[in-house]
Amino acid sequence: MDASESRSARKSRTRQALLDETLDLVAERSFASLSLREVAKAAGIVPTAFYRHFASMDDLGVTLVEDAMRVLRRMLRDGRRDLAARAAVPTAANSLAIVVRQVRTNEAQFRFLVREQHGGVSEIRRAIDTELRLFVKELAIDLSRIPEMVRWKADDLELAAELIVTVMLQAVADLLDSRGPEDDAELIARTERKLVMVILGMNSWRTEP
Amino acid sequence: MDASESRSARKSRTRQALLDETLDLVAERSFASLSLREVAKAAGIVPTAFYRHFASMDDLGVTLVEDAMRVLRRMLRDGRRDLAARAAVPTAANSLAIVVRQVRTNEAQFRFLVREQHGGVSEIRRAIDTELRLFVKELAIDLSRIPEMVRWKADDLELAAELIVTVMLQAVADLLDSRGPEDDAELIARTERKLVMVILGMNSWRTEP
DNA sequence: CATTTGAGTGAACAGGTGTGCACTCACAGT
DNA sequence: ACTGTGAGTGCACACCTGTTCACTCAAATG
Repeated sequence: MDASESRSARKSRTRQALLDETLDLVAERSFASLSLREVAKAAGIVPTAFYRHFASMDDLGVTLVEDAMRVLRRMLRDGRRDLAARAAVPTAANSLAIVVRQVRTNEAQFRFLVREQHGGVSEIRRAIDTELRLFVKELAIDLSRIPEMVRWKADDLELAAELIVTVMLQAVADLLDSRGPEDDAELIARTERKLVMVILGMNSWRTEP
Repeated sequence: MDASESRSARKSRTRQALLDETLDLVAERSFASLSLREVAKAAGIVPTAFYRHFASMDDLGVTLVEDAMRVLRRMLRDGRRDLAARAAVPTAANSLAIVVRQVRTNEAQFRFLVREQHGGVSEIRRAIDTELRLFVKELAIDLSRIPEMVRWKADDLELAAELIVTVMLQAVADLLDSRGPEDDAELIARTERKLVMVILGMNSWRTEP
């Protein structure tokens, strides 16, 4: 074996291998259908060595959620750079573009999130749900900075944010099983139009009981 | 054994038992994690007898999708009785009420649909996707009958239908892991407001390239 | 009444599963 | 240089998996 690596470096390397290989496997089947032996073999270690890194498959799953959510949050931070934007529509289109790019460079992670959002293990589901709610709240704050909706009530802002996140999430899911780039292009165009529709609705929204 | 049943009646009864027990099991875990032996035992038959009814678990899964979708379509047909409705908003609220009622009386089926829409087996995913697309098309036709949007282009109608279905689906998913009726009430209220937002957007939608 | 049909049985198979245990042996700390 | 640590090994266990095969035996068909 290669002795040019420190012990702890080697450890975190196989740990990462376990996570990566699991993501790869989850691309085609659900997390719940994976076996410990399977991911261990994929990572190039013997089944029992798995326990040196995770207490169980569920434990590994939760770690996977946390990692994926870190990506999601970084994405949101990137999107917030366009905070100075004036009009809502171009901002939305821009945000969608960012989402698309992030999905494409982190396919496995997003696929995992979409897969496990409603499926399988309840602990994982709860973790995703919590993070998503946080995501909505942050988007609501961003929306409040857009001149057109600066006087909206907080509750209405959150509602709009939920709506937008729902549309975006649907787009992510669709993106993940699109075949070919012309499929992508149409999907993006449709999503943009949907967002415009939503924004139009937001514009003519008059706060009434 | 009870001889008061015809042979084919008994057969379809155990077939239904297989489907029902599978739905019960799927309430807590994903379909992919179920084993043939497990559902066979739950249905009270020996594993090999399973094959008298389904060629495989995937086959059973697809049947489950079809059944659940029949429920969904019946729901749509019920909703279509209000086709004579004039304004879009009350119609939407009414439709939502119907959806809520259907979800409550067919929890297991809807839970299955939500779970497997993005999860697990690709054949099942495809089946759900196909049926959902059909659902959107029918809703688009319904929308075209609303006076306010009678002159819309088909493509725009479908877009609006997609948007509405997405919002409704999200509501179904939320409804399925809500705890308590006051949770439900708030959720329904929020969804209604979201639908109003979407409809407002549809109203001020001017068909431009 | 005699015969065919077919839902359900039970044993057997080859293989996969999680986990316990005793082990190696290269590295890290003294 | 001596020793302890700990990532990774290999074997073993008891159990669960899908599928095969030859079978029963009551209902349906003639």
